[in-house]
Amino acid sequence: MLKKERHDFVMRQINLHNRVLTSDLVQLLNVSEDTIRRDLQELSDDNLLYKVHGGALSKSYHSSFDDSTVYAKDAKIGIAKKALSLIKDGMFILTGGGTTIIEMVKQLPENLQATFFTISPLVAVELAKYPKIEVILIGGLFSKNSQITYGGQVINQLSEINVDLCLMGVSAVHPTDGLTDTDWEINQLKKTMLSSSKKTAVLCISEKLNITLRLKVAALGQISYLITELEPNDESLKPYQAKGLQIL
Amino acid sequence: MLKKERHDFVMRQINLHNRVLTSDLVQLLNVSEDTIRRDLQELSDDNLLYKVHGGALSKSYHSSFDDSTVYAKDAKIGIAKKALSLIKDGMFILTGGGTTIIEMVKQLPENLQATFFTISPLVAVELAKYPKIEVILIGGLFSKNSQITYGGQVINQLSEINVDLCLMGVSAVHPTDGLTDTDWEINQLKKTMLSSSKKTAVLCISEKLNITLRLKVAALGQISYLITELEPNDESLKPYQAKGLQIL
DNA sequence: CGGGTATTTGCAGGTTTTTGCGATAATAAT
DNA sequence: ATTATTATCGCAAAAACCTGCAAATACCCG
Repeated sequence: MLKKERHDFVMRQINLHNRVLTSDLVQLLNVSEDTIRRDLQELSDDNLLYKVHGGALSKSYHSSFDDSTVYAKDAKIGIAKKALSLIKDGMFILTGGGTTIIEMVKQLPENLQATFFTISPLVAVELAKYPKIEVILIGGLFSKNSQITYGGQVINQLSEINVDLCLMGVSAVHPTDGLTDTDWEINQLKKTMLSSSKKTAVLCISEKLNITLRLKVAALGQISYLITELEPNDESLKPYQAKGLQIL
Repeated sequence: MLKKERHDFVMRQINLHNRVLTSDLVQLLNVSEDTIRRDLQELSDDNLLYKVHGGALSKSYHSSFDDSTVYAKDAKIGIAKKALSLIKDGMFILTGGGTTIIEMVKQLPENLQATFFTISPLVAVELAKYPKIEVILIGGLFSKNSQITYGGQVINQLSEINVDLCLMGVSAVHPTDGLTDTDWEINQLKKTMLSSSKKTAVLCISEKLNITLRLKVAALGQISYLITELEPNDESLKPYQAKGLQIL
């Protein structure tokens, strides 16, 4: 591989992941550490990246990350990290949209080999950054509010698949009322997602606990895992644990 | 072998593989390294390729989708502005992916009322910002390279629609060979897109003119508009105009 | 046709670039 | 404080490059 090609590769990685590890590059590009270090040094000299111990960071990383407006971002990152433990090589996974899911995708292990179905274009774009992940984007009407596809066509396609795990965010969870939501279409969608997967993990920040909305999505018995930013032994999670949910 | 033949050979290799090694060329063309180097030097002087230590790279090959590093961004914005004139209220429009299309979407009139079908998640997300535009994202396998959906499912869905206008980028255009490409799947996709729309506009920067690749996508007669960053009366566009294409 | 000119090509040589290795220093982790 | 990881430096071999030169070929024009 030509030096310029390596440089391009590194810059692509940096632009995609905002970071890059020396050790990863050694593996991916099949050259010695010294070569990678010299590459990073040169790119750094050209002001294209920010070299640090262990690898390099994107120049724009800090600015673009700091002024992010994601609500309760830290909590969501915590949730995301817990969700990772459910994901193993070779799995077929279905995901919804939402910032929590996107945070999770950003933290997947670099070499995860898996097949993802998703109704979120943003999730698809993030997933596409992983070399060994196959991505299938379920198409249909595109919702401006939730930035996911929905409608009959999506439901049709979802009903044809059967995956190991479904990861979804929710609007409300309640110990006896289960999952509830306010939008009819999204509701139908989530029902279908549930029935298309062997196990389901619900990702939600604690403020959505113990709330009931108008439309019923599913009973707690239909889901397997509940992932919040709280400690698993937190008092407010006890009622859910009693219902048989596994708390992460 | 004549020098011009070698040059053509090199350029074909470059267009095909986006790269070429000096050592490979020595073997393939049976000439000395010096000759190859001189060839590459001359082609580089003519701005046809990008010479590097060990070989040469394609000029246009920058597959990064990061906003800040879009290749030839100004030209693409110019193309985008011209394409706008084809779009009217109430239309049903099908778009492909690519940075040029995204630039165009960013410049749509704020209150445009239209229905867009697209195979590009990034285009869908951009389109969703317009209140009066309805967006249908065609789903299927997601291509990491081109950031679009493709494959049988996409083709099936495309074959069910019939829109007023199709906007697509291309890899190569030639006055007699028409549109050509290198990837089989993308090829099938583009053919289907063409047959799903009454009129088709091809968006391409001028350096893709007069190039022929391996796989035929369509004859010039199948498309309606050709949009480049050049003035419509530019000399290099004459052959296309002669074929009946409307130049913007 | 023939002599002069220009182009092309390969070679010899010396120069530069690239790369990996070993030894040593710096930095993070425990 | 000790250990493990990561960086740095100098070096040497290999590869790629450049320059000038000369032979071969093609070209031009009287």
